[in-house]
Amino acid sequence: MATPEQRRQSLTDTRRALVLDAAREVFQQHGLAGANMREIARRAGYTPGAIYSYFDSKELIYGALLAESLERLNAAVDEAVPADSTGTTAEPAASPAAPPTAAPTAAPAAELRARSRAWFDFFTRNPRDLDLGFYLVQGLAERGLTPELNRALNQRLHDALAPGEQALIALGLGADAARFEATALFAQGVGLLLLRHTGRIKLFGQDADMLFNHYLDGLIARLSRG
Amino acid sequence: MATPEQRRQSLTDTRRALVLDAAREVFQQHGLAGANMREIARRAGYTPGAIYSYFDSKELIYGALLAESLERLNAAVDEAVPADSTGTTAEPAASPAAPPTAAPTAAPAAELRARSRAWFDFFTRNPRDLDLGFYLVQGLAERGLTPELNRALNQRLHDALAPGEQALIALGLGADAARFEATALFAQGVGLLLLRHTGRIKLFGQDADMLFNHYLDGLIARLSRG
Amino acid sequence: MATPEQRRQSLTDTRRALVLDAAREVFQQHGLAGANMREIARRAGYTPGAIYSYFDSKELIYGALLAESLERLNAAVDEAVPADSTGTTAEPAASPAAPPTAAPTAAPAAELRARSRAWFDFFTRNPRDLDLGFYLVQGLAERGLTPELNRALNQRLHDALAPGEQALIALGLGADAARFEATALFAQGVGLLLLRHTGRIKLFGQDADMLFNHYLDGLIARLSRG
Amino acid sequence: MATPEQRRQSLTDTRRALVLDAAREVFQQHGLAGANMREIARRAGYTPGAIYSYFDSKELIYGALLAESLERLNAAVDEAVPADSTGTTAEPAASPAAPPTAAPTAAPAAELRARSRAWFDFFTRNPRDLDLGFYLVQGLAERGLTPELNRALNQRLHDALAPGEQALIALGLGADAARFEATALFAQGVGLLLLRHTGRIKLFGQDADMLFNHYLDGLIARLSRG
DNA sequence: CATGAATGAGAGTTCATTCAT
DNA sequence: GATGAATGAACTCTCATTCAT
Repeated sequence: MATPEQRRQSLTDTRRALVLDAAREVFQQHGLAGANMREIARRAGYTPGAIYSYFDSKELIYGALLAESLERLNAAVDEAVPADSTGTTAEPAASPAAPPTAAPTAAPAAELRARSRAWFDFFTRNPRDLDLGFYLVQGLAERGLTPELNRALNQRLHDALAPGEQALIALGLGADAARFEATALFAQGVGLLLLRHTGRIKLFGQDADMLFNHYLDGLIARLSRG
Repeated sequence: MATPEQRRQSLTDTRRALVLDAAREVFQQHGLAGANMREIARRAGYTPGAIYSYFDSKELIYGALLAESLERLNAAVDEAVPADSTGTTAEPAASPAAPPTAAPTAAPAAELRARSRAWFDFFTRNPRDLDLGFYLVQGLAERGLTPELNRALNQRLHDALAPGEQALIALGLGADAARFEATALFAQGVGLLLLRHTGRIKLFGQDADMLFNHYLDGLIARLSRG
Repeated sequence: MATPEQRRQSLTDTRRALVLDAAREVFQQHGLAGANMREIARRAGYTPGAIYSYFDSKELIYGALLAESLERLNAAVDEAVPADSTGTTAEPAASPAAPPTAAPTAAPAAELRARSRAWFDFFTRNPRDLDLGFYLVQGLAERGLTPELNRALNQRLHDALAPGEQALIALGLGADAARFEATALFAQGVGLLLLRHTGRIKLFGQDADMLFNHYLDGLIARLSRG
Repeated sequence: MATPEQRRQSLTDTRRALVLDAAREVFQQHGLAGANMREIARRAGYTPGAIYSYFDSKELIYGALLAESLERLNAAVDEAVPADSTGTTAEPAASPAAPPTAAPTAAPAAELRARSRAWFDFFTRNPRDLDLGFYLVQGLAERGLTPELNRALNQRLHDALAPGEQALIALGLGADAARFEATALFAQGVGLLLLRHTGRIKLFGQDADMLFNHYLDGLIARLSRG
């Protein structure tokens, strides 16, 4: 049974999500520079003033957008299942209530591969989320976001990389070494994503996916050797 | 002997450089979004209109800023000399006419290390140049910059990485493989620079320099082995 | 009964008209070159930005001004009734819903005279509308106005001259000849209006009204003769 | 023998003419709105500041342009020779020293036709001079031009129409009637030129030249009849 | 005379945000 | 909560004109 208070809150949440959806659309179509409150409001079916019932400023919208982006990123990583896994069927995507992390883990190498490709592919499919993740936060951290929100966002980014780190440990690395390699791997991916996103990778006639796979292969080979 | 015409031109160049200096300062303090013509003018000791004697638009200022940044990047790479080089003394920085590339090349591995650290350190010292190099150009290429200028800028970025690529060839790689590894190395560096620049690397308790060195060590070890 | 929506719309229309009034005043006092958005806003009791809620650009304001001017021109022509008409009293100006064209037509000659003097007098009373009608449109057609709006405006100018053309037909001319004479008459009127508006007519010690009447007399005499 | 003073004056006049030429070009290409001092200076081979040695303001340049336009107009009218004139060959245009007005006058009707078509055709060939003549002066008379200059300009416009007026007298009209008809004729021409210049004449599917000729024919017929 | 850098005022336009309704 | 008109400050850019050289 929902109290009137709860019902009201849920309604507010729904509308807030509506605004966020609109903001995401606008942002995806027009980019950071081209997005503006009027357009976000229009797309959400609201007037400009109404937006401020849900978000105190434009920057907080972007903060929320980023938070939500990180949730989707984590979902993508959580749902990632090794391709060459055993007979365990993939969990249906429709049941996010049952966290995939509870599933029996695949071979560590396949696990590392799958989890890493998950975030890499997520940003490949959603380049605007890359913008959000890296461009926006710099400026926001200074003025727009509260320290708590900033910390929470960082935590969720960290979460998205944790499964890969766990797999590295399962592959025999110590905690520090695993953290070290996970960071290096993340840097490699981020660099490749950026080079592709900015069109710079064409300059070198290379393919970001291939390079990322190659890095993964090398890493796994190194670990199984040593 | 300078003709009056030359004297005038030199004066103009100086003032243009003044504007560019101001623009760089503003950009460094306020970032891309916060920079504006009034502020650039104020900082340069001009009224807003005066700026347009030197640059036809705001975007062209950024284009010039980027061009100049790439020149400094190339200079840094060109001047890079292997630390563990033989007795050859470093060329004085004041003689850019004698390109360091003419000097007897050090051991390829040291050469690769020096050239790579050169651009990595350049961006470490000048993080805003990283912004310029990767973020800015996207928007500029669409409207503000001429295709020729865009191409020239890309070329200069490419130039900065060429010495490293040459060293990879000297280490025994074929042209294609060298290009492949050079790109991967660049991606690694860019990723690390970005993670540091956005403060994300603290999240993992890692040090960008150490990670970059480690990547280089691994690369060199791999090449000398295979 | 007005719905809230209608009430709001009516309010918006009123305010839009307010801006248009202000624009007309500014334009009348300062002419085309001297008019600017800040002054229009000031005169309308708004801040500059507010104007853009009602008109997307300065040129569209002028377009609206012109459209409205042409409506007033047409109203003036429609209301024109032959002075030496029969006992039918002039319709009250307040009933534009009952178009005067439905009224029993006077003698064609009187009709021609009345309709022609109507537009001539309109521009005599409103010389700035002459500027709008002839000078402004050139520049607007190039950039500011949409082709459709331009066409609509032309149509309304044409409408204002149609009654005179009809009277010419009633006077015995064929369609082509009527069009020809209507154009010549319009040119005569426009020329006189301009000579007066620019003060050039004083140069010749002549009176524009007298000349226009004389032209009309000559035309009618010619037609009744032939 | 020219005194140094005269030589200097002549040099100044030459350079002044150079500026005026440049201004005319710019004005013809870009119109009133698009013309600016920098461009005029550039085209004259000067820097902006230098222009002010010859003209105290931009508006005075336009005043001079208008004066010069009126001279060309008068020259065109003076050189006009009846097409159906007797055996007298047309004076070579290259000898402006021998004023065509000294030539034996043709039949008055042909004279009227030739002189009238002269100014009509002049503005047909030089539509920008029409702009100058009618648009510019309004604003200039208020602020930019001295009353003396304004009076002189008016006189020259008057001069251009005088031959036509004389022909009307030769056709039997009294001084007042001639002045009356000359003004009406000028109004007709001006109206047609404007309708053509603004593209409005297309609206009526008419041809300005044909209408002007028709008016002339009618006028002459009327005079020879009465 | 000529330079050309610089001014200073102003142009049109945009937009996050506020607030009376 | 929602409206949407309005603010106010900012934006980039233009240009006639001035003046030290």
